[in-house]
Amino acid sequence: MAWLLDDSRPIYIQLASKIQSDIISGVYKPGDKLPSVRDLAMDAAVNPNTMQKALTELERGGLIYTQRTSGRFISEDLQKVSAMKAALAREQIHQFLKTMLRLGFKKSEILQFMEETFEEES
Amino acid sequence: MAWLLDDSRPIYIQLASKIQSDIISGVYKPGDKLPSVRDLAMDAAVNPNTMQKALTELERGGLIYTQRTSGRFISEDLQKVSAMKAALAREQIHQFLKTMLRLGFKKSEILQFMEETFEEES
DNA sequence: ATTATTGTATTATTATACTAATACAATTTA
DNA sequence: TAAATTGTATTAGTATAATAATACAATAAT
Repeated sequence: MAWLLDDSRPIYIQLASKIQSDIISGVYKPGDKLPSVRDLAMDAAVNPNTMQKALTELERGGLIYTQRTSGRFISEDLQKVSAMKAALAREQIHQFLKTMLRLGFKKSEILQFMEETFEEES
Repeated sequence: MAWLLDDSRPIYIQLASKIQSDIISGVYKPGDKLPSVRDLAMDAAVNPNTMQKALTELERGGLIYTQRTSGRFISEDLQKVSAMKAALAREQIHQFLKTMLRLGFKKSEILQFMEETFEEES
């Protein structure tokens, strides 16, 4: 899948977010070896240092771990992956609701709006 | 309401977004005069130049207009305000769904998750 | 008429993000 | 054993965001 970078946020944050999504959605499986920093950087068309920063950032969450000279690997901990997925979903919903309520929508309106959007796209 | 600034995005973007929300949610009414750049800056605890940049940014959307020496005012165009509200809502929903789908959730799961969240908080 | 208020412009400084080129250390691979 | 691969570190340069201190022009208010 494309990297789809924009200038709204730091590149390394977007890179980390993209890889994180790929882990959570199963593009990368537990135990898989990630491509090297250089390969990922080439694929995303960014400087290796920027990709390095993204991976360091991502590693803080524990979804990947590093073996100094053989590469980076996806955590084998299935529960960790699913827990991260749930946590990100909660965060997304929270932020979405917060913004919509700030704009003056009521909960019932938000739910109705969501259902309408689903009907339109199905 | 507090300004609640963080360092995730440029300050001037957050300021513009906050004022925009206040216009859309009715904190500022059509025709109202906004506080001066200096007063807003003091209230938000930012440099006047930063607030100036935020207001210039916000003005591009047409929700406010400037009268060179008397101040800035909220547009009297009610339709413009409601159209902006709807546009922002669509954008929020779009981004939310996009992220959730990228994480691997199905539409039915998202809707269920939303409804559960509503029940928890009511 | 004078003063105050308003948006705007100018210039400088600092911090951060990002790019870039390169080198190093440790292990894996051939 | 020798070469390749890997993550990591170092140093430098550029662009943007934000702060800061002023100044200016035009109008409103007194």
